[in-house]
Amino acid sequence: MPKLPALAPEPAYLQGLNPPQREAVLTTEGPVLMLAGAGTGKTAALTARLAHLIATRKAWPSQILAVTFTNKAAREMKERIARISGGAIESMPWLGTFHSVAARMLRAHAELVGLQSNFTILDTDDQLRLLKQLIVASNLDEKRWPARQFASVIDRWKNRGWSPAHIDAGESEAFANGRGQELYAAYQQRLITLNACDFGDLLLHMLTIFKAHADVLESYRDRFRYILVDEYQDTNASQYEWLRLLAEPRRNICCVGDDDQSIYSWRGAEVANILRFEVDFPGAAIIRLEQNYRSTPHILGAATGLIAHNAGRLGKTLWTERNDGDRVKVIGVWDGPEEARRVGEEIEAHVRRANGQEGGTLDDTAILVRAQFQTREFEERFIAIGLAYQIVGGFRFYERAEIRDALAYLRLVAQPADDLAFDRIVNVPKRGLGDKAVAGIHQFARATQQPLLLAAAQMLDSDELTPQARRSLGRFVGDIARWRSMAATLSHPELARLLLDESGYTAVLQAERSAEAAGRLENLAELTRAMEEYETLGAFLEHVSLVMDNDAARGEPKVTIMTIHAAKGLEFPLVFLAGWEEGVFPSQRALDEGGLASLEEERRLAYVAITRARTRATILHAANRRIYGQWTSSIPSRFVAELPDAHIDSETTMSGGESLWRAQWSEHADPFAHLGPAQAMRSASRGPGFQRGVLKFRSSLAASSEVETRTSRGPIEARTSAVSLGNKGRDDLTLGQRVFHGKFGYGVIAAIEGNKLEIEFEKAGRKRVLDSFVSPS
DNA sequence: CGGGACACACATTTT
DNA sequence: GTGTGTCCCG
Repeated sequence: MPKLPALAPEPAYLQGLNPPQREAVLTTEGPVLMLAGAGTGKTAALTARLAHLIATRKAWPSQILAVTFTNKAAREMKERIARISGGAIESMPWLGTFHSVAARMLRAHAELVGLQSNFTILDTDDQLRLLKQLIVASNLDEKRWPARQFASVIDRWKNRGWSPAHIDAGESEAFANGRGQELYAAYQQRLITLNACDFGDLLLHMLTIFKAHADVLESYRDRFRYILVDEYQDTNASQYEWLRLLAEPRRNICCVGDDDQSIYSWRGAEVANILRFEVDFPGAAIIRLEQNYRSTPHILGAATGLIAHNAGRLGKTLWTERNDGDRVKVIGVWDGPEEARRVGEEIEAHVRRANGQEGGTLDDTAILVRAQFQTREFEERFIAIGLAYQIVGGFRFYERAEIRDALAYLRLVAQPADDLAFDRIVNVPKRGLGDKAVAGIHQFARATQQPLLLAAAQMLDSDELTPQARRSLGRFVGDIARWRSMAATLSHPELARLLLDESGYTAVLQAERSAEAAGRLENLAELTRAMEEYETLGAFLEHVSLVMDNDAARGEPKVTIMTIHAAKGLEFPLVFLAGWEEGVFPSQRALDEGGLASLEEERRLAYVAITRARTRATILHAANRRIYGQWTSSIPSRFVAELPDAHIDSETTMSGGESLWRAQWSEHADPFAHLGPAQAMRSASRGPGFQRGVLKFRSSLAASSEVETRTSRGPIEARTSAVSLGNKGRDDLTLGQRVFHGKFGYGVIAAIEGNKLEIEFEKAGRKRVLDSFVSPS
């Protein structure tokens, strides 16, 4: 059959695209900057572009690098591309978040920065504990120099692409009176010994490698014919540098972004990256997507009117062909509980309405809040009225204590050098290994420069620990060794189940018999179920450290409650925007610090929030709210006053109405009038409280020491594994030498066996001790 | 020595 | 309200 190009139907992926979208798809060569407003079909254009590149054989799927910020976005793009290509494109190996792509690269070249390819990716919790250890070890007051603060300093440095060598004296002042650089270097060193890295390292290490190893960079440049970047306004300096390095020399890089949706500057994102695109990539094609397909004119009008109060925008004019829908509703209520009650009623009404018509369910609705603590009020109310809900973000599945404990077991089995995992679970469930015993293991490990688990194994043959500590430590070490050997034959979900069982972890929870414990058991079951989807334990652990979201909880329809940050990129027919009060939104912190820039970021956040709505948006503000357990009154957010009258309907359940505060704000109607926090009308209160909403689990499990593990256990394996790893004895000790031991005092060496000594102590009698605990006297 | 009970400061947004 | 640190008891 002869091909007749003129008659060939337009490829499916171009159908339904408007002219600028087509341009974005078809302009394949050279740099492209796509300015895409909210709801303008950016993802459709992006996926079509991918499909086009592949369909026209310009590149194989494996030759395209496509990076997004969130896993949600990556997942969506994967799904859409599978759909659009009718399943022809099964996988795009290099489509993912910056972090997952960088992790994948780093695993291939880990040795170039001193890591092994099975390195662990630390989560925030591990990172903080590690930093704290370092701070304490440096004789700093951990109260005065909190690990949290140092973590954010390091994060900032890494976001800029600065390794310890880049930190000058001035920057070093950022922590601990100028010791920042020194501590940063120590932290990096420690990470290497742990065979671990943090989030920022994934990119930073790759930058280091790209700069020091031209051949590696060259191979990636060669591979990636085309590069796509989503949410470009959120890139930080190090991501930007990474992209620039990879984009040369072809410069087939297409960046999609919206300066009005830049809400991550606190995480190092630099909107300036958008503005300087044309400078760094001269001749770039600039394509604007301005037709909005998502929202009604009123919703769009409200959002556009609000964001117009920001200065320094690239400027876009969103428009829509729709002409339906209600105005944005603004509801003033008396207090937080009423806000929750009111939202609940509106949702119930929506469901009732929807029952008659087509579609509408709880899944249509979302409640967006500024900060996690706001979710609590809604939770309480929804539990009371029996409305199904889910809280996204905030409490991530993988951050729950029992999940982290289980993962620590798995990590330790997978990687015996994972000291942080060891620390976490050595006494969980309680097995009588308290601070003293753990401190002893640490000391020995440090002295002999080996991982805690191996150090612990060697200590079993010494008199360093009390007999019962030694017994339970032996059991623990033996268990780990045994599980490690079983890992070869068992599937990893089976391994996980076995390990939770034999460690006594499940038994402790079962014995507790509380609703909370039952929930944890369920979470653990869910964990092992989730593991089934991964080929290897390593793949699963990678998923956990990078993806961290729990999409297993689908099923019956429910309202979604989440932060605005988490809602970015999503859309819902019905959206409730709660807590639009000064001090909550904009947040007190933004008002106190950061001046105009952070106020504008809050406003962009408000813009993102409104533009999530397809058909109906409802904004709420309460006159009173309980914050830190204290009732405080507040005035509506300035953002409410900034919404154009023509697009909103106001309603208040309070007497006096809104006229009063609206008049107050009107003097600030000029977008440039409210410079600086001084004029900000504050509520009489401090800022909002920030406790995290739901179920915070304590990692300590109920004491039930009578719970016994019923396993055939053997410290034998442990001993073997320790010995097999080899250990050089000290050469400064000889038979008959007089030595000093911290615990037993003075004595004479009676026998030497590897690193174990038998010493006849003057006071304590004959003991077997480890050589690292004695010094020549 | 280990663990439980109390007092205390503290607290956005996240890959 | 929550996680952390310290004190005291078994």
